[in-house]
Amino acid sequence: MRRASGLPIDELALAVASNIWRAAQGFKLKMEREVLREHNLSFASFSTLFIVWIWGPIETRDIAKSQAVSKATVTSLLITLEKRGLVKRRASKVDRRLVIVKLTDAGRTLIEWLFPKFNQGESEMASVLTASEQETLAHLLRKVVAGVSTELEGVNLAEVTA
Amino acid sequence: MRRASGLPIDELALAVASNIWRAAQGFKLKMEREVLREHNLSFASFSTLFIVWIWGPIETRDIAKSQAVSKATVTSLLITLEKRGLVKRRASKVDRRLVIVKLTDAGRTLIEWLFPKFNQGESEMASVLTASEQETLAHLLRKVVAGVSTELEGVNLAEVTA
DNA sequence: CCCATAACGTTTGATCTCTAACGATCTTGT
DNA sequence: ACAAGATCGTTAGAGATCAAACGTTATGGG
Repeated sequence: MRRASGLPIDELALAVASNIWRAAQGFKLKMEREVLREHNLSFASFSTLFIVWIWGPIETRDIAKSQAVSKATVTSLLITLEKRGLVKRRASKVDRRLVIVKLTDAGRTLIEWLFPKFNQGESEMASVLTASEQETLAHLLRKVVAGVSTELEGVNLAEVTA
Repeated sequence: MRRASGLPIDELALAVASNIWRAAQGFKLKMEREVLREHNLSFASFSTLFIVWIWGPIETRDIAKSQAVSKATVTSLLITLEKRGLVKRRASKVDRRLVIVKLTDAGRTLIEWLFPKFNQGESEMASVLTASEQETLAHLLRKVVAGVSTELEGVNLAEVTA
């Protein structure tokens, strides 16, 4: 590590970043293995299904924004979910560029069955911390998220400097 | 959200989990756009290069463990990196099942150039928190990581219950 | 010595993910 | 009214990712 040129390294920031990444990967793997695998569902598919469940009929672009992924990714996920009969898409009548996404009955049944188990997994992960520590962690992470959240396909203000 | 059956939902754990995920995705995107893109390097490729840099000649399986990804993923990443002349692989002579990975000169030059810029990005991300908050965040995340870390391809002890 | 078992890295096939380019549709300035 | 520009979802192409199956190489028990 200290081969890293003569420049001073922000080791604390490095620790923060790498632990955020490790925690996220560990969480994803835990959920895919303990909850999602038996239903042949990926983490991304589950997340999409969850969003459509919570936000009712929703446009593709809003799914993308809420998940911070590209519209192309959402299209791909929706194709997969639609093939499995969990969601359905239809063109909006007021603006024919838009695609409206809804759950099918099968999709609703699945997410209602799955979500409590998923939340149980989240609960297990968090249970290594006290409630107070969990509050603190969520609070600190929210600040980090606010800092790194950029519009995925919009122009980043920092780039207009040139 | 509260359509979620009658069962009690652990909303605090949900907040912790979703903010971990959001922070990780935001961090990855920030780094890919602000640091890695101009060198045509993905986050995963950079991480692999970094590991090989820090840990000197290293076996494929140890790269996989240190990154918490499957061996198959590492193989794929190494093929990409080798095509670009950044790493080289050779079979071990003491155990011919093993593959030893080293940086090429080009790989070393690149990572030594890139890492300070990467760390600068990490530093920016963390700068929304005080040093003390960063310590706290890293500490709490380490506890979470310890809880969710499972051997990627080993038998999970929790599964041997049956 | 063997044969069974285990461990390694790779391949295969599927899904997820991105950027870039595209066609269709809507909005706006003149 | 209409051309120019913006926005929408999709497609194309490349890479990342996993589980499962495989071939190769070590290791251990009889």
